[in-house]
Amino acid sequence: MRASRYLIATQKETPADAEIISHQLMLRAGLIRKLAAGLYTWLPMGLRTLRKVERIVREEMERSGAQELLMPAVQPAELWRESGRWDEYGGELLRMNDRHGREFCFGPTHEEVITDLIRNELKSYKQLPANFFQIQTKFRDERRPRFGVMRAREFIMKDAYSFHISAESLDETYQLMHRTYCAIFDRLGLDYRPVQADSGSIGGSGSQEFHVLASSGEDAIVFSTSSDYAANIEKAEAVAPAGDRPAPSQAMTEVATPGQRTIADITRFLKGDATQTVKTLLVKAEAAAGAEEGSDPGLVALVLRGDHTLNEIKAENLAGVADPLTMATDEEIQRATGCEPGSIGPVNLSVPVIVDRSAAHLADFVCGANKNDVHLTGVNWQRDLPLGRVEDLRNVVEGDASPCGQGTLEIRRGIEVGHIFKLGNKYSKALNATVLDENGKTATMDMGCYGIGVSRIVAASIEQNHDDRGIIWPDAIAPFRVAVVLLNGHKSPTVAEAGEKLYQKLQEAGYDVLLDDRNERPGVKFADMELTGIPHRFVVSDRGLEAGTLEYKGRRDADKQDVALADAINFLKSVSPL
RNA sequence: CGGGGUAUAGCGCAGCCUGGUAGCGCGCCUGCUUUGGGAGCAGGAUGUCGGGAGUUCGAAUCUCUCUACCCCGACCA
Repeated sequence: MRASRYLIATQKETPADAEIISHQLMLRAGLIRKLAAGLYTWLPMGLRTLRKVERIVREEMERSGAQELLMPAVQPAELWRESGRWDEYGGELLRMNDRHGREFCFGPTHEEVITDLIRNELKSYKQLPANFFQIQTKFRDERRPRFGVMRAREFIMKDAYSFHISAESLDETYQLMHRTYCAIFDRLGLDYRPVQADSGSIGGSGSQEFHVLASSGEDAIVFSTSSDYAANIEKAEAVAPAGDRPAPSQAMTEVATPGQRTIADITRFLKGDATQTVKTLLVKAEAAAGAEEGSDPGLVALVLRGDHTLNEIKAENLAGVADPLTMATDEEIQRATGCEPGSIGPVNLSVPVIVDRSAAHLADFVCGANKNDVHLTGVNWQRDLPLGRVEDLRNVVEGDASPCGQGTLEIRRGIEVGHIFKLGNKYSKALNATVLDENGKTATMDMGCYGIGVSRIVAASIEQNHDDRGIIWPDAIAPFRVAVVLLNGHKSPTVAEAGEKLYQKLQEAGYDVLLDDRNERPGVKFADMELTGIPHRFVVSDRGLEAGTLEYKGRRDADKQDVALADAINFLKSVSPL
């Protein structure tokens, strides 16, 4: 490609609305342009990288035996009604009507469509297992699109769906996909970790996310210091403190705490430690089975140690707690406890109480007295109040014991770029996707699904590979592998000719080459090649040609080096093998 | 969806408080010079000042309203 005929849409200044480095650099390097919130055009330079990511994903999926197909982005409402998700999915599902008023949605995912296809196409267990994938545009009407293509509303996803006659077969393919994802992210040159993920209301025995480690990541990832345990913080189990609960040593005492409402207030006021306090959160209870529509299911109290935070995923997964988690309003709290939030405590509380494992381990703790501006000190479980249901309710914190039994936990940030999931029969059952088994009996298939955020990977890679001059692409996904920069090419026929020859020969050798033949000053060209992240650069100049050399510099190199003109191809092959 | 903010040339911004018909830097176009790290000089083009309504002799500026976008909190590739 000749730079003089190519859209190099670089910008000197950082657009005001870009928050994180990858978003800023994608705009500055001319990879993307925004059309509207969460909607982006991929410019030629950006699209080249996106296509290279796609190609790697496609190659590895095919190597695993999966078959590529392509499903429509627009899907009929009836299918979504059949699975029950038309009503469940919520505002993220972009819905629309055609000219006849028929309802459709723009697909955020394709379980319904693939299951509908497969129930018609596959009839026998002999055709299983089978795995189908596509690389396609998805639409999710995000509440808050952010960070450019990192959290866009329209984005490119590789989604795959596997079908099985047994749980064992599903397990095999699930493990195969795990290995395939590792191969993909290895080839992409990403620093990533597979982590255990919440399997949520869908259930099933396995769900793992693949996270690219980056400080700008929106997810918190938990690691053990001395094993390979890793989990999304949503999922990471907070284990009970070791040993028995200490014996009571204080009498339970009421103290006046005027105006002291938060844990921080109380700790300061009583000159105590937040770890010796307890906070009580009131949330909506789960509607009982068969309860009248619209009847008030009441509240549940969640008790946590003062310095801990509630893990909402864990809480809403508990029986008896409303899903999604809903905090009680001030009026409901007033009605249930007779006091305002800030003075609630578990002693003599009229609603069911669920206690976190760490809170259950406390002795002589401080809590609200269910009277405004009054707290209790020296409170002890069993002696002063019953210790009923104990559950894991909190987010783990750095330094907690690892649930794997080895080491302690540390927390880092991650960008979710992949997710593999054992679906079981949720969709196959709802859509009646069956085959005949070896006994000639109808069997509902088991399913797995496996996603990769292709467009998100482009941004994630930049988060991990950049410096103050711009992007540093790994060879595998660089828009161009090598740049040939001509100095004064328009004035010096020698330079123009030598550059042209090198350009041809590099292409014949199989490299993606950008020939910078623009009539620009050297500084402009160098800055553009660095900003756009091209990993290898040759400079052709009169000065070098007189000595029979080119100058080479790798994007990460500190220094340039001279390479004999005749050796250029072999030299490049040695630093960047094809 | 709740809270906060912004909207002026392709990009980054000033002007608004105190009303008088729009400016700076970068970019873009022309010419000359320059050519190893985002050039210099000279000339030039580009704005329904987000939309609508109102106040006023007069609105980018004041008022109301709508819209879009951004940031902070509950969801996901």
